[in-house]
Amino acid sequence: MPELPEVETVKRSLSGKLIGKEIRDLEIYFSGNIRRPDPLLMGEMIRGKKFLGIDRRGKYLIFTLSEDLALVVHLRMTGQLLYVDAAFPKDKHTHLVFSLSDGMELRYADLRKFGTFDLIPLSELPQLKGLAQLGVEPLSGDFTVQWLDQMLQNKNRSIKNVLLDQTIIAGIGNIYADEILYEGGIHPETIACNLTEDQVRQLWQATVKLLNLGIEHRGTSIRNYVDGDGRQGGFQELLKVYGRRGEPCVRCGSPIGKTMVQGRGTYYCPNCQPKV
DNA sequence: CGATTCCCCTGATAGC
DNA sequence: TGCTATCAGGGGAATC
Repeated sequence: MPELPEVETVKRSLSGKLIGKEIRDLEIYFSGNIRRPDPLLMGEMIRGKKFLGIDRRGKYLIFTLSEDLALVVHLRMTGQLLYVDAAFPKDKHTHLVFSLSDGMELRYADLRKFGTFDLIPLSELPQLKGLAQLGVEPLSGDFTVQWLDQMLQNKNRSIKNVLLDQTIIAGIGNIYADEILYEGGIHPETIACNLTEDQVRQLWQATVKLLNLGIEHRGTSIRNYVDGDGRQGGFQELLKVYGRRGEPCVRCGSPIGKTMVQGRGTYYCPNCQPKV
């Protein structure tokens, strides 16, 4: 599922192709992903607009368009944005097709239909629900050991829960959370405020390392994730715990365990990530 | 404050 | 063969 490294990869794969292009038309095959405006008005509103820029914030993609518009996209579980030739056969789950001035198409496909589109005035961007509540960008200078330590002090819930909370740190999902905690040698159910100073430093390092590594490998294609060119990522080859229940830990050989945290399947090594 | 449950949705898989 | 149950989960809302 697209988390920060995957969304960043989509952004990078699309930016060179979309910027400067004009949207000539929009075809809607399924409108359920469009939150704003009314899907009936979306085509009219977006036609003739030009892509000026693409940014990522947490797991959101923000397309800046001409005439002070912003298109905010969240891929959720299975959303895909593809830049393809108009002649390329359409996937069964293609819901939106933006025809571009270069004869290509930007297509949105989403097997589970959870993704969201918001086309809004640029001025409303800072108030957009979800986006506005996002916490710190973990790959920015704001994400420091000091900040992390301070933030965790009053968190009386599991550390995995905190990592998944988008209003605290933006962009970490289930896969990277498990990999980060494994890398840091921290049990996912450890109460956040009980982490030692040493563990906080480990956690901070692991977070930065794993997210960067994920981007380097162009994301994790564990289900249907692909980038804007339809290319799969490579990070799934490097996962050490996620999806590996029962397999030997690469560090110590103990079988990887699985439990539930916050309703999410949670993988960890019971030996390398001891419960405190 | 935090934990839990439900909901949105479809496909893969297991059990009968 | 084909049916049904279960699981996967990001995020928001409702409930305890």
